[in-house]
Amino acid sequence: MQGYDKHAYELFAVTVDLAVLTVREGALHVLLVERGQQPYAGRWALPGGFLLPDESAETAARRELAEETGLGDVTGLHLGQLRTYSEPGRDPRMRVVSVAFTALLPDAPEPRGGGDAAQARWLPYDAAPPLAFDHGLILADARERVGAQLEHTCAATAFCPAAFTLGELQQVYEAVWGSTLDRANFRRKVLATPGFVEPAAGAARLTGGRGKPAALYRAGGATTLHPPLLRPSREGRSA
Amino acid sequence: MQGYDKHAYELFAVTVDLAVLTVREGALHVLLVERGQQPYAGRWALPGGFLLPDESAETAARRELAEETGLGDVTGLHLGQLRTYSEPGRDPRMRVVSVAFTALLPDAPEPRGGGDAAQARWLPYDAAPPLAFDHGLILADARERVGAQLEHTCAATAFCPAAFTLGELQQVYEAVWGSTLDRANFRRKVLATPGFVEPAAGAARLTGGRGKPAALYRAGGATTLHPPLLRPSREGRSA
DNA sequence: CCAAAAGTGTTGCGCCTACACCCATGC
DNA sequence: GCATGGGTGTAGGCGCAACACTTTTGG
Repeated sequence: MQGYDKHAYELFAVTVDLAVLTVREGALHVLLVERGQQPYAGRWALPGGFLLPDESAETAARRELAEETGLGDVTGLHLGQLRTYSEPGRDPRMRVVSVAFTALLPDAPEPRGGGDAAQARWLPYDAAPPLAFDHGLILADARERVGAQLEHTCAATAFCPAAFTLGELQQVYEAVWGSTLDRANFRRKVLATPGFVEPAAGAARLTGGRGKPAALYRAGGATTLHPPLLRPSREGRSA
Repeated sequence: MQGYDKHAYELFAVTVDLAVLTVREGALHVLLVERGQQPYAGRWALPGGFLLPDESAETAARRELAEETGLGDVTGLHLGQLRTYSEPGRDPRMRVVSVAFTALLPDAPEPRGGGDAAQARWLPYDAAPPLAFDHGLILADARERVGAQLEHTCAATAFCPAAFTLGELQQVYEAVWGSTLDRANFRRKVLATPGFVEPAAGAARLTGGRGKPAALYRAGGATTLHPPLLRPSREGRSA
């Protein structure tokens, strides 16, 4: 970034793309929009849009999220930059550099399919159709990134409402990681990590209609987990 | 990214910035260039440059690295995207969106200060002067990211020559993390991780002039570390 | 012989896995 | 009572930190 010769560089369209995730009834869901125009008309895609002249990518991501879902200032919205996708040809019409974000939401209000999208909807991650552009790649990168975040940060609480049970928190981990966890060990890990969750006032709540009502917790002040909460081995043990 | 109205979006200059790191005599070093022109003339900055019309950010990063250091195709070059910096006003002249990368190199050939930079030089990370633009922030982010990568990936070998000793590999960890490690435990961890390092043919090598010659190793095929090699606690234990 | 660096052994603590077992509630 | 989900206890194992110790080289 040393040269400023006006003829030494090209200009690019810059967009943000959002992988908006939530957990609904124990399953990971992603917010998708159906495209109303070419290219990829009728195909599903990640929400997103063009960067405006005076906003950062983070600001644009929040604006687009509000525009496309009506969720302006959700408390506990967890927005994180994923990575930037810049391959030439990723958009057949023109050169577009896209900054992708992950966004984690508590249980999902139905989106109002605003803007130029035909409709917007929550779809189960595992039942997502092929996506337009390279959005399938972005979505897969997002799931992997969020899965890793759950190991080392308190991001899981971003999927939960203000007051939640430990069973609901465990469902978040299981939905994102796609594996089951031992309930007893999970609750010990969570409660042993200072600042992860704090007891919330209020009566216990029934979760499945049956069973013992569960105590309620709210997100604590910590952001990182020490020690980490590692997901079950992707493959065999080290030995 | 639904709308294609020609008037609905603005165009931006896009650059890549590189945090090029190496370990030299046990200390983390960063490649910096001295700016030859305004703004920030005379200040040090990260190498980088504008994205060309037909290349991805990754391609541009490799090209800039070759142009500014003469290191075209270093074997074992480890290039990774860091994040994108897009705040308005980060460049006083114009709106610039910059995709930042980390680059890890084995022991460092002196750079040829090419291009429009006054000079290019390796400087110790801890003795780096204040940098131009937001490059100080980018560099700090890069060090944190690389430190985290060492815990979970085999990236440390990217700092080492083709054949290296376990002592040299340990110096990489200590330089990046800024802490000392137990030699016995370190070698056990490394050797117990399949695919991290493999014995290399060839005689042992003396490292400090004295002492027992050390066996040589080369990088293995693995990319991720299971289990991770965690750095010493930033703070107290969980209990 | 001494210093320095590589390499090996060993012990103890802590975390974590894997269950087994009680508690409370709706049907 | 029984099914369902919340909450607690416990025994074994694996990993790891913190040493002590041996080996091999140069001076």
